[in-house]
Amino acid sequence: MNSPPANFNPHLSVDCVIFGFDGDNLRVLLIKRKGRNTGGTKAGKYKLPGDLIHLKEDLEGAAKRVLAELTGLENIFLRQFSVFGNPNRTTNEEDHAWLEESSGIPISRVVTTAYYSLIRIDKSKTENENNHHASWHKVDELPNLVFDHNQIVEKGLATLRNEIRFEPICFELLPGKFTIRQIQTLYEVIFGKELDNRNFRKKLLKAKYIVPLNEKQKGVAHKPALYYSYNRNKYVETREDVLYYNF
Amino acid sequence: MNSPPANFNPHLSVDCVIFGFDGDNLRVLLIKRKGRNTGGTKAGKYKLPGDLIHLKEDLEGAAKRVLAELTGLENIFLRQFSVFGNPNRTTNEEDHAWLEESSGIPISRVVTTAYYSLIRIDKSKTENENNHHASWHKVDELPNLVFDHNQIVEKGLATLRNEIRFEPICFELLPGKFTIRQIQTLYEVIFGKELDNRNFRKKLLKAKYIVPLNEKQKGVAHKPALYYSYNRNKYVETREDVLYYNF
DNA sequence: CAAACTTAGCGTACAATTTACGTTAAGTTA
DNA sequence: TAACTTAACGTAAATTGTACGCTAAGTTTG
Repeated sequence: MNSPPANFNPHLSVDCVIFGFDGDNLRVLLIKRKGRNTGGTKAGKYKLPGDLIHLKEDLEGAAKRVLAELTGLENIFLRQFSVFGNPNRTTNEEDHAWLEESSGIPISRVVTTAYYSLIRIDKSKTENENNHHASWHKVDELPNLVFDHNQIVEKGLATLRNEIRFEPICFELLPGKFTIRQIQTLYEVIFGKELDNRNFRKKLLKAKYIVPLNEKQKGVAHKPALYYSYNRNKYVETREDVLYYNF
Repeated sequence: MNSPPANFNPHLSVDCVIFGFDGDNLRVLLIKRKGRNTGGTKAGKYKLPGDLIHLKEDLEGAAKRVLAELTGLENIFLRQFSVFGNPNRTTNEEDHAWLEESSGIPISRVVTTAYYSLIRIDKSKTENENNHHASWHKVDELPNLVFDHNQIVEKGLATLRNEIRFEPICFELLPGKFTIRQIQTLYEVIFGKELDNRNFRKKLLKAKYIVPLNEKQKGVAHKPALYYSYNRNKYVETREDVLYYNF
């Protein structure tokens, strides 16, 4: 942060839709806008974490930089999903003024590359140990965001919904040890649909990379569930790519 | 084409991976590079169709413009699939020189938004009626392309392979009337795998949007196949989104 | 301390789909 | 006319999905 303006490419940015799961809701990490150097006179509106790109910086590198600055985490699940480059996307007057003020450069059209990211809410240091004014918002109760950021979240969510169906990325959102029910709840909130727990469990436990631990839940007001963990190596080994297709 | 340099944003471009199916092979439309105004001194290497973006132009609009100029077609299947923005992607000396020569502007890093497109080879006017030096190349026998264009094709192909599994986009590559065998062959070349024709047919004909015509093949040295056509409306109507997922 | 409550976790019957084939049909070519 | 080739229909077995019933193991309540 706080690099001289000349280091930035005024046409290119990255924005990150950072998803987290608090056990009940899917949430998105938003920050309160403020000026890069000044603290910002137009602070107040929420936006996605993002930044202009350094002149010699890789796009994914820029996204990683934004994530690291915000959460303190280095190895986060991160995937590019779209580009937003409509010439009018930054023409809202207030938004545009903020852009030029915070970057210190005159700016015309900004094309932003959007990434989505999955993190375990408990592991990130957001809201406690940094001063970015970051906060987690329920994905279905988002405030109005700057620019086209609501649209970006929407498309990021659609992408997540799609990709989680065939890739074991749910574990990126869950703690290292988890119960079957936690996975099911996660799927239910992402799909917006209740699933039968008996059939869900049956389907899930066929996967050999979800390994039972010797530990149970404690202090819950019902039969305690067994904890499981995800074994990435076993996933890669046992992965059989059968060719599904449908008309 | 031939617009003054100042109309272009020197940081942004689009590139199109245009797929076509000739009945036996999946092919990609490539053009021989030449200078924008001069005819080009460094012509010779193949590249994807693409261009810098006009200052006030939408990304998708730019892709459509490139496609229209090349093929003469307006309503083509077109889908954004990735951005390539590595700062080194245009640093190859020869490539970079061509870029600056053909655009007439000094250029540092170009971020390109990649689209893939599906067209019916017979319908496009390429190779015959234009002077773009465009030609169809088998997707598995591509020459070395400029910049990172081989990589772009690779990712575009991976995207097609993935998306064709659950969306009826194969019809974009086939003529208006087609046989079941043609669809199967298309799937086989895209997946790189032979499929059982009896089971393929069974699965396919469950879809009510593939409607039989009253016409058969003629002049083939075997039992002539019935022609079918694709009914987009019926697809939309009968589309039931069951929630598939897998671990 | 027993009954009520809640979620975990196993099982079962039936339906639907996939997989692996056999077989006949309808043309052209030799 | 026989051989050849792909179209098109069919069938049996295996696998997977769907819709449930039921018991287990804790905590909370009265």
